[in-house]
Amino acid sequence: MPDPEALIELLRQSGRKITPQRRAIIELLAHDTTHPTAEDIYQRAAAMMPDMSRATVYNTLHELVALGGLIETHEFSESGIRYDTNLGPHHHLICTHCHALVDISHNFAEITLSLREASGYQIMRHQITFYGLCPTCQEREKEQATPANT
Amino acid sequence: MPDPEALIELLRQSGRKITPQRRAIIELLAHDTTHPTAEDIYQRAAAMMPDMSRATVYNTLHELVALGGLIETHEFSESGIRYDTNLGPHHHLICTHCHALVDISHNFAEITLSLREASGYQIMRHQITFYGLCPTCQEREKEQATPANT
DNA sequence: ATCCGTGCAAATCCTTTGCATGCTC
DNA sequence: GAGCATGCAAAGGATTTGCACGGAT
Repeated sequence: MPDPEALIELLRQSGRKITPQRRAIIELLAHDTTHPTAEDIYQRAAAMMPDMSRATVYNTLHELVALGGLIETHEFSESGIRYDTNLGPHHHLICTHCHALVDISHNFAEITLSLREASGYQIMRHQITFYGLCPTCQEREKEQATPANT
Repeated sequence: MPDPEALIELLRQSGRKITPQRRAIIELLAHDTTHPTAEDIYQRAAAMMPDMSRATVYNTLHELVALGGLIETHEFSESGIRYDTNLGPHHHLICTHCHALVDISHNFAEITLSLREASGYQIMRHQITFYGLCPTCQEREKEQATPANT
């Protein structure tokens, strides 16, 4: 949950104009930790600014990504690319059922590849994705659990 | 690079029919470690079987995924979902420039989350993605590197 | 006043679906 | 011979693009 002002400032410093639409989108992003898709953001923005357009949402998201103020993640992008406002190095925990996504900020320092394993790549960073069932989906599964001997 | 026969057998055992199209697709998959997209596979399959249809490729890929003979990965899916025939637990090393993808089979056993970090999730597995520049793209970057004092 | 950003709509890309024919079992 | 799989074409969802108007600087 970064400061919305930081993102505004990022746009301003790159010479872009600060429009009400951009403010609204940034405001939404800053208060969202669910890693929403472009469509999610559009829906919520359109609720406050009825003639918000998808093109504007996509434009703004792309600009923020280009400026490094926002990260795209393709993980479990079954309903499109998801956006992450957590810029620091962190990991993800995803529910394999409902695709809820939680940030993990644990630093696993010991993760490195040998030269051979890196096969010539110059490695910049790594990210771990944990897959599991979220509490809600665990409940759901328990209810549906039918004994083997039906 | 699994045995194509294993995948054929998987289809057979699940009561599916073994058609020339499916054989061709499986053959391609078995000899590919580049994690191709559905379109990649379609292109190559169509080269050998001119009236191969995309629907057949998508069908076959989905069946193999459902049967556990193939894994879908959404990482860097800028050009669509990529398919992975490496079924064992493994990690990925991706070139951030050209999106080449290499499998890493190092086992980082020590990676676990505390109960609190897991925030109620029942964790099943994890996968690490390393981001870096592949040797080819390192070269390309070196060539383009213009001294600051131009 | 200038020019960028917006909204709209059409276009594009990837993937899915419906249906009649053909091939595997 | 029965039924699933195929190929085709059209539909669908997400994202991109072109263009004229309007607003931020």
